[in-house]
Amino acid sequence: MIPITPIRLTVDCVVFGLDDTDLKVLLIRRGIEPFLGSWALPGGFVLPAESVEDAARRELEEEAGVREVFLEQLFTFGEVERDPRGRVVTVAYYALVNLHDHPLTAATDADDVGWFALEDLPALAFDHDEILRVAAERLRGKVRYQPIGFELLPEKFTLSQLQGLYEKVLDRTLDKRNFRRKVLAMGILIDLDEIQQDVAHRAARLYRFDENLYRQRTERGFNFEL
Amino acid sequence: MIPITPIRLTVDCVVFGLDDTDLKVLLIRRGIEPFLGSWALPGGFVLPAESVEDAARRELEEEAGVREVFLEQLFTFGEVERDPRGRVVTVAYYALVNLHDHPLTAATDADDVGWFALEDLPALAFDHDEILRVAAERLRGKVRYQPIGFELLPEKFTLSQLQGLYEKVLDRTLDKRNFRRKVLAMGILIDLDEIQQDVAHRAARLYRFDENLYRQRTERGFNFEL
DNA sequence: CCAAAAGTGTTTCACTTACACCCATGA
DNA sequence: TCATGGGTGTAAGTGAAACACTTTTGG
Repeated sequence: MIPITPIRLTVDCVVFGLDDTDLKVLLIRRGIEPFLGSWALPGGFVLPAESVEDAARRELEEEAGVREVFLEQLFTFGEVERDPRGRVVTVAYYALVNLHDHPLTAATDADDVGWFALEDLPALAFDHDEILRVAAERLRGKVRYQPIGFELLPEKFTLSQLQGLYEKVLDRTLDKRNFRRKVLAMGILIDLDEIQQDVAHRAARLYRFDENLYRQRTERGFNFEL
Repeated sequence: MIPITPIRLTVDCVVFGLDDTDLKVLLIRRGIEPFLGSWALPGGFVLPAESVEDAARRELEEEAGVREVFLEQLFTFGEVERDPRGRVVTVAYYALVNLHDHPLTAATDADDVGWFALEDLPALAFDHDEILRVAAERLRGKVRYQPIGFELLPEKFTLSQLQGLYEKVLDRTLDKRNFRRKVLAMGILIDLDEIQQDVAHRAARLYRFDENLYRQRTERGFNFEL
């Protein structure tokens, strides 16, 4: 006795990227009704034969050309009147990419995909503004106690870039010396003995986040926190 | 062009309760196939006209007699092969109740509902052991930085009860003097100037968590943490 | 030589931790 | 009077925060 539930299931993805000045989010311009022409989060219906997370990865690649990125479930939006087409429940995900690997800064096709600063967003389709708000909140909360911020940086980064990331996400300034001391004391970064190239000032050392070091430290009771 | 997705949507609830000795979880014995006779989390299909959270509350009341409790979305389980009946996606919730208000410690009907210590669980239907594992992890993580633990206690409680709650959830002992100093310093408890009744030793003072105080402190930059 | 960002130590203060005894009550 | 949990203070150590100048490099 299984009730026939005409509830349809979709996924939406909030893709965060970081450039030199801002935390940004990837939006696509809708090519179909409803909300044709509006900016929206990439997403779509879950197919019967794929897991919900696979659906999110598929849509991310199809609609935004983004693949193999950090992706985590955000929240499921299950209110009744979310979609003019009928009852739709949406499992939202958020992704973190670095804008240098995904430099679609202007767009891919015509005007179809774009990065927007969080403080300067266009009107969005459906309840995507709400989804985005929840995602930004999650990112701000989680970045402090899980080492996910590195996903927003290139593999090799300077401590200033890392600090800038935290300042942008948390929206406050941090003390340079305290920040560097604390991060290095964690023992989860590897000093690559390389320096930045092509900068018009003293070149900074490059570091890389080491997943194995992080796991080792964590098993011994270490807790990431910034 | 909406694809017909024969994906069915359910909710499951992990209800945590605390008694004098253990952190417990509420299970029901299934009365229908599949897994007839197995213990399982309360839950069921989402109806077209209700929100997903409303469905969780409805199932909680119908199947477990639990109402008006703390309820929060946990995670959506969207793998393909979760249910022998076909493609089912489940939005899981977790609830916190205090066992004195909900003293179905043995059962309600016959043998239908029961509280089980987390360390002594029966085999569960579907992937409910996985859902429960995720829920316990979430509770352990969240109880430290959000004042949700109070939901597991009666409205009036002693500091020892509060400490016991944290010791059970976090599974470690805490120093009595340090715990009391820290909790009281937060300024979110109200000393009721009452004492415990009917105890065979010195009666302890009773306190109550004050939501308004908590909000005020939080707005001024206070962060709950234990 | 100037601009721009990199890099570096010390002091102060608050918070955490460890620790042991007397008190009040009911049985 | 005894058993049981309630209630209390201090000292030492650790970590956070505040703070300014010199170095390196390219233009």
